[in-house]
Amino acid sequence: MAEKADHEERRRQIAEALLRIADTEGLQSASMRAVATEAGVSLRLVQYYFTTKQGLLLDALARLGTQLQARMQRWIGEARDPREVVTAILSCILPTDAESRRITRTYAAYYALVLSDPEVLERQAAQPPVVLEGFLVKQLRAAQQAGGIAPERDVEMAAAGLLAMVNGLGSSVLGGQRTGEQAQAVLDHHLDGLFLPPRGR
Amino acid sequence: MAEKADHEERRRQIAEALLRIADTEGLQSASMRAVATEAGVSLRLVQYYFTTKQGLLLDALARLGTQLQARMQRWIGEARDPREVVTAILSCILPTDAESRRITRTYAAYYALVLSDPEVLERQAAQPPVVLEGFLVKQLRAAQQAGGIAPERDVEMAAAGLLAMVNGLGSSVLGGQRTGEQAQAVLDHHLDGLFLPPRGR
DNA sequence: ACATGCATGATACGTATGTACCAACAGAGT
DNA sequence: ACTCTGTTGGTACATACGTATCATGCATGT
Repeated sequence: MAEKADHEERRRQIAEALLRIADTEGLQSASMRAVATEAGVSLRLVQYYFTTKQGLLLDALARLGTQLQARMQRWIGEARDPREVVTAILSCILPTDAESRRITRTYAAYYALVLSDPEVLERQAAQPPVVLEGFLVKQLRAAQQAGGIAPERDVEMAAAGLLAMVNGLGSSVLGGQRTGEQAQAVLDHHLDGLFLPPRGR
Repeated sequence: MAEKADHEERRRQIAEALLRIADTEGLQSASMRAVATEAGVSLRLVQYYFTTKQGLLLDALARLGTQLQARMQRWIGEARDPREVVTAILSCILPTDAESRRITRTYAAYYALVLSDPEVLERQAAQPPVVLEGFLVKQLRAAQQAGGIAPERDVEMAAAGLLAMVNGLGSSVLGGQRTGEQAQAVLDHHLDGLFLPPRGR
């Protein structure tokens, strides 16, 4: 059979074209034709690899989730102690560099879609943003048992609050109310309040 | 001249029809015709009162801001001490009752639009969500001077963090990860950490 | 060498949308 | 009483979109 082009590679190329448009102009500008042009292929090709638009949107969203996950693991990999792991988890979501700005903006573009389309909402249930909280709780608990966090602290509440805060800080950066550095400062300030100072002994 | 119908009332009627659609089906479903049908008027009327769609969108967004402001003042009015004022400011944004769910969802529907359209973003600069932070800082400072918050606390950082947290909590409720009550519990927990316990003397 | 089937291209179709245009009506000022 | 201006209705138009259809090429298995 004729396997001229790598299927998965093509799909990636097209899906990333959509993500690029969603990032820069929003999802409402991401028509099939616009995606095709952005990807440098014909409209028919987009249709061929993704029969329907919803399929393309969902596939691209899944890829975005993978990208975020990869970034997070990269950041976590550089952490040396539990506190740095927690800081990495939270900071890597903040739009402070080009990659995180792109990811955050693109997620924001999907936000309205996810809210209005129940089906997309379901498929999103297993995505990083949702699973993340449990993971963060585990890390906080580890830090607590290592003595980095006061034992009476409720780490589940802390995790929920921090994650929501990071989410909200990201929105404010995207909205132009704050710079990424300012958002980072706010986050660091709250992490200072959560973690105990290292024992000077 | 022929002033048969109250202009402002008509505009309100149409704008609120748009907000209703934005709430329930998202802004992408809010076509001029859909708004007209929802408002029970003809398409021509919508065009007459709002020449362009952008005008309608902007007007409705401004009204939404006014509604949120009114709700907040109502909530603040019931507060009896500085802590209750702060709690009111933050809690009234959380999607815990029908009205706040509606407002939050509708704002969420506008979110993508605001991000992708720089012009809308500018006009939003003087809106409640932006002005709010300064107001919250003032309230926190007042509470601090009244002895309700430890003097060494950085209230600006606290205000930024809390507002972002409430924003993020709202998103998680809308996304179905949490109930409104759970979000409220997370907020209350963090306010407990910020405010000093009342002096039992 | 050739037929098979995947891959790609060009184009058509039906629909929905924002906006514009033309017509009709009603009350107020004179 | 009449006109004039603000108001409302119906409808048309150009465009953009998602999807479907028809057609062509090209590599590969035999």
